[in-house]
Amino acid sequence: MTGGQTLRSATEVRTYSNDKELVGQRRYYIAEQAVKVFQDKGYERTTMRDIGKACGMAPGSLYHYIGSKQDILHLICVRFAPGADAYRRYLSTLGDVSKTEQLRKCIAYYFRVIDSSRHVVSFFNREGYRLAEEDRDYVVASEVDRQSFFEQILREGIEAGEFQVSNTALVAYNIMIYAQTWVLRKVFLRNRFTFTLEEYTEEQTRILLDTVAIRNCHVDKIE
Amino acid sequence: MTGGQTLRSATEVRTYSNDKELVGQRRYYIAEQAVKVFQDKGYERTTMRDIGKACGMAPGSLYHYIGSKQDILHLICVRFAPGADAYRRYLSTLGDVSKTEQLRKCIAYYFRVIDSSRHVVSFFNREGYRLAEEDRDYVVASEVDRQSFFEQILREGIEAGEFQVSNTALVAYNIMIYAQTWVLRKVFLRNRFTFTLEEYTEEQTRILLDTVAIRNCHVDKIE
Amino acid sequence: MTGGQTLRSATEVRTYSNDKELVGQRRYYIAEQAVKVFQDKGYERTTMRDIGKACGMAPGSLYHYIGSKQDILHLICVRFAPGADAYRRYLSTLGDVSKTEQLRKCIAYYFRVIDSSRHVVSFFNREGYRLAEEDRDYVVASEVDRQSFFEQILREGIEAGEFQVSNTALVAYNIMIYAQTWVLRKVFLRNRFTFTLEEYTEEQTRILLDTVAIRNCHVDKIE
Amino acid sequence: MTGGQTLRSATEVRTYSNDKELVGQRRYYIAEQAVKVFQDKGYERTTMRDIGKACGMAPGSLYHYIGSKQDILHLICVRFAPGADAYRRYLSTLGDVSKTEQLRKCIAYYFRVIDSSRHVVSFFNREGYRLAEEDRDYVVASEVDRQSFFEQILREGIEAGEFQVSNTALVAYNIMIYAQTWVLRKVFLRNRFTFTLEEYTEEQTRILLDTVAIRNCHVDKIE
DNA sequence: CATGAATGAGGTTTCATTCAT
DNA sequence: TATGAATGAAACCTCATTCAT
Repeated sequence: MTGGQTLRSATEVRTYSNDKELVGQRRYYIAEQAVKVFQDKGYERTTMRDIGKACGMAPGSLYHYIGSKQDILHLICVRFAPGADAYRRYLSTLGDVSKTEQLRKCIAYYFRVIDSSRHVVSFFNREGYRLAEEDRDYVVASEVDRQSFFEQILREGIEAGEFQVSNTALVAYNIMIYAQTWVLRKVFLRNRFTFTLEEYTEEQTRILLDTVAIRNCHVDKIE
Repeated sequence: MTGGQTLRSATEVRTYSNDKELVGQRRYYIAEQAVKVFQDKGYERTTMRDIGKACGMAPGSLYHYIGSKQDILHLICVRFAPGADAYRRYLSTLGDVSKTEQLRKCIAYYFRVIDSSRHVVSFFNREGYRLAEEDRDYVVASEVDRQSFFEQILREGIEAGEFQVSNTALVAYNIMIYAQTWVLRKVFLRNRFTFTLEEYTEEQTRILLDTVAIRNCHVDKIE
Repeated sequence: MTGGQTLRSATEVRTYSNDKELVGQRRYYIAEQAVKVFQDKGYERTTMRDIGKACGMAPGSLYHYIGSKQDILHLICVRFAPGADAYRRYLSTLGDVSKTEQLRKCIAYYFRVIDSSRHVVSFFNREGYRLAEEDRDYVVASEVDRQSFFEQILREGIEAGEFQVSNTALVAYNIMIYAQTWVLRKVFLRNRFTFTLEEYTEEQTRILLDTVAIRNCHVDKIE
Repeated sequence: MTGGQTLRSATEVRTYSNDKELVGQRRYYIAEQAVKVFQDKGYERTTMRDIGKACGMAPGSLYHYIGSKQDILHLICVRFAPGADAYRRYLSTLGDVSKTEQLRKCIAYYFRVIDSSRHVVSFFNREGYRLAEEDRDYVVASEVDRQSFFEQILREGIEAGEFQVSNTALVAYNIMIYAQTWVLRKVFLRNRFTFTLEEYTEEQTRILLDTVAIRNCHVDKIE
């Protein structure tokens, strides 16, 4: 997937209800609540009764909007595996700043967004392996899209003479995993993980910018 | 936890058998097979029958060696969440080389070990949240131990004048997550993840060493 | 039950509506549609939603005309388990013909009617066992009435010296089951049941008339 | 299917158990008990708990021997839809008697067998429509086999100069439906169906033999 | 009167665990 | 010790019925 284009919409799930508007809203709501409940108990241990309770509905009522428990996985993928569109929009608001500044700001923004969607990150990390082939492809495509967003900034920085990067894909990958593992390790290590988001963002950004910065060192040393 | 000391042994599981030796072997074997089977279907979807089949035993026979299905999680933690002892032994074989070389070698070794225990990495990533408090603490301690192993090298490098690191914990953390995400993303992204282990190791090591290298740049520039 | 009298009307079902005329029409309509839908999926597997769809109504609307799903069984019995009145009317139109001709014509007419109400025959065959005692009695009475209709013709034929029948009940019974099994086996055997209705009617009528015909054989032989 | 050859065995159902011997016995037993329970409540209304109770087993235990509730239908077909082999064996024990006597005896035997398997007859009549295509084919084949058994006797009777039959298939069909409807109407009409099996057999046999008997009547009349 | 969203009882099925052999 | 048949609790899911709109 090349950056910027909209991700294909996934297939619809079977429902009993006919009111498209209502069904759409409820599906979104169910996916939203379910992904939170999955956080605590995982997909298998979470019962439809649990999900119903989280949604304020009787278990049977869920089936007006979804076809099966498995379909909830699908809904979550469609709703919560966004590509890089939001980041591209954010980038366009930054105005006329250096590529270094663009990268710094986008990283910070990305870290904040990921941090605020802990449930989703945990969910995909844990349950990703049980997704249907099609849903997995969708999620992978959304990740690849976000990765390519950061690569694009890196390449533009190289062209602008600001960056020096031997492997843009790997650096973009590192940005992604810094964000992802922030969530995962915060969840897993709990109080043994002592960074605040701001500290973590600042330190990792410093390391990243070091990595991509032009080095005059050797030239200087010669002098 | 400070590096070097042995991790506390976890509590024993209840068994029917009296032959301690045999029971110990079988437990290890069951944990070993189970963690492989969990890879495909996850903990919940894996039945005791599945595990029995993987072990060449009848499902009832498993209960001579384990107390419950949940106990298998415990066994896996005890068996497969090693601290840094193996790495310390490896380090001691390297002889008289620079700290930079030590770090480079230990990273490569660490990446190889992690790569060869994909099942275990996937398992802890996916099922970690369902561990008993005690087991989770054990696993966390083993990770902290390994992290402190790398921190130790970094600190020694700083003392030796080879490294310049503002946040040793974070750099050690990065080494750990580079290794961990190598496995996770290889599993999740499949053929869209195109690095070989050697390429990945080399590139990430270069970035890491850049990060910790002494910079004369700024000083020189001032001149 | 002796032939000719009207079958007792079954008890009314509870409804919400007050417009007796409309309610009566709708009830008939619902029974008519339902019996068709039951053909495919049987009573239990047919949902109120299915029946509603077949009637062009929302499932909730059905309950303005019926009291429960079970009531539909009752309605079908009342509407579609007719006695022999229609056959008596038909018989009265035949004019002045021999009893043999009356029997032949009535059998053909009966077979045609039964053939055109396959759904109903299949329904009673399959679901008869689950009818309420009262409804079952009603259906049985309607069958007995039809059987007695044919018996009446046979007895008249005997009195007229045209027939010689040792067991009128059994011959009448055979006429009934020839018609009924025509439908049932056509449905069950499908393309392995190769008779057309006309062939089947002709052949079975021949056998029946053989059975009831006066035999002069022995007398002739004496000559 | 031509007479005499063994009906193909239907596909096996999935089971948890490995003991072929035990599984075979239990399957037979379950089918046998289930078909009785279906008699009262029909397939859909019969719960697995009901079937388990009838078998003296817990509901879960049934699934060691069957794959699903639907599979019970399959088992019943395989176990209780016999071809004509038993009748052919019976015929071979009759010794040297006329074809008329053979037919009479076989009809009586057939009626007795059918009468003693009421449950099965009712079952196939009621639930036949929901059988899998393959199972339905199997049952139909068994019926066709039995029909062809009677046709064979009729044809041999014609060759022997004992019978005169215009449509052997239809006469054989009538024998079958006389037997089948004996059960069905006894169940449905209950106390309004007043024949005993012996009366019913005798009367229907008389009618059948009349139908197939050589008629000298017309020849005599010509004289 | 008509609708269809909501309910929740009850069905089939799975599977960890036990225990007689 | 090893087995695997048996258990029964609990899961997902369906659908007759109700009732606010």
